[in-house]
Amino acid sequence: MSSAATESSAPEIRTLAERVFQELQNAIVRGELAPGSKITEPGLSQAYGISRGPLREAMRRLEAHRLIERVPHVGARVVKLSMAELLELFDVREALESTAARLAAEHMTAEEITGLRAVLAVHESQDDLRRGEAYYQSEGDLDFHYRIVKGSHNRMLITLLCDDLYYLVRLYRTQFSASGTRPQTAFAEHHRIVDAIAAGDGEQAEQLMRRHVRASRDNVAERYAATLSSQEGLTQQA
Amino acid sequence: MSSAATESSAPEIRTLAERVFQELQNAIVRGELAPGSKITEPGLSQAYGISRGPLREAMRRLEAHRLIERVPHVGARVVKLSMAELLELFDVREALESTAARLAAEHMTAEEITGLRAVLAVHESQDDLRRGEAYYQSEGDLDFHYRIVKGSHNRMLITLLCDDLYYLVRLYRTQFSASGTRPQTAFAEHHRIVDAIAAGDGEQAEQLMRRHVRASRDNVAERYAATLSSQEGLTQQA
DNA sequence: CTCATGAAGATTGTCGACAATCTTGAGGCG
DNA sequence: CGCCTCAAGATTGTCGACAATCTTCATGAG
Repeated sequence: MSSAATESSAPEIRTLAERVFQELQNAIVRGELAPGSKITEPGLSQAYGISRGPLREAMRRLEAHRLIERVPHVGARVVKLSMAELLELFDVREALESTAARLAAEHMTAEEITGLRAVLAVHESQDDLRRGEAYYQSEGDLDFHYRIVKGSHNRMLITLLCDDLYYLVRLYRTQFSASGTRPQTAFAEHHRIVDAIAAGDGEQAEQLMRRHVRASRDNVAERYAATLSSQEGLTQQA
Repeated sequence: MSSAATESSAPEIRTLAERVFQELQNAIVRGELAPGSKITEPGLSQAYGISRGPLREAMRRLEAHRLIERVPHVGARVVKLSMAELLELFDVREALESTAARLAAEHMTAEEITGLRAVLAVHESQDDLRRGEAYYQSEGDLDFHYRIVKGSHNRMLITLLCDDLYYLVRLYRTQFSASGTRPQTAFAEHHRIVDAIAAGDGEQAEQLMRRHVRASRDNVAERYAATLSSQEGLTQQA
């Protein structure tokens, strides 16, 4: 009877393991579970009020998504991204997202391009309001990249980026408390990428996205180097 | 006491789930488990003489590696790659492996380059012997790509390609019975890629690898189109 | 004859308990 | 005093059984 407004791609929660997996995933990404902290099966099964069976299944999936690290007969820990691993993540993103942008330019529908432009418009208005401290753009930035990846119409690419890597990106943003960086610059880059996609110019879209991700990578690396040099004397503290 | 000759990067099988996972993985990749065939937990747990607990864990890992597809409350099936998905896989490989080649040119050690050249020499001698029917190059070809990916020294990239995608590549080779294609051409391309890496020319290595993978993709697509057109009349057979 | 209905069977999801392994801390030896 | 040994505790790995869900197939109405 009730025309249940089911969202387009809702995986639906039909099992306890699925529900706990999503809750744990959110908890980790939000930083509610400290990076590097140990995860114990009895503890979590009691905390969530379920048996160890479904919990182990959820943990297996978290491991597959690289959000926790497990050692047989020892235990599991929330992943703790090092700066080296973060830069690795950027290299992978650069490779995959630039390809996604090229494919998006070739396969995106008119409706999808309209939606993409709408996301950009929302960002613009928000950024007008709170320019400078546009850390809220974090989620919006991911939304922008999400839509382009979806627009590639390459299921394997979509799964890799949206289901795996982007959760790591969000985790990094909480771990390194990476507040919004260079919002205006990123904006201009986003605009040009959309224009290339709308024009159907795959080559240009690919190159622009590659530069965009690489610039973000360089920015992170630079900020990190600055943080390191400002903490120079602290290593002596025993 | 006994100096057990443990191999360098052997994950060691410390648990039943790990062992069954590897056996199932091999069985699927070799085609011993027919693509699309249903996998039932009681059946497999009895076949391997283990309980359903470890088996479910192994199946979860197979699902994460995209070797089986599961539906809650319904069951699991061995993945059956469609041609569209295979082409998607090639797009992802092109993106990741071209990046891996660039990073390999920047980070590979002298020893690694020597080993890479050795692999190429082995191929050459084998291909001299059995030129034309060099389907055995399949494994060797993957070995070549393996070493370049490892040479990137990017752990995330290595995991993605070696632990996930390459098993799918092998699965495709059994499913489509893709015998060796264009061995001589691929050879020349491999040589040039190694030369670029040895020269430390990341840009060129990236571009050569991109063309190499794309040529392989086009070759597969072409052969498939030929297969399709030769089977044209068969669809009428009801 | 086709399609809806429902019961029987099988399969997946979940649970609690036991066994194997690892970690931690105390105690003794060099 | 430092290091090794080993026992206690805790945690992970494995198992078998029960409950929930899906599939299948027979049955009957239209």
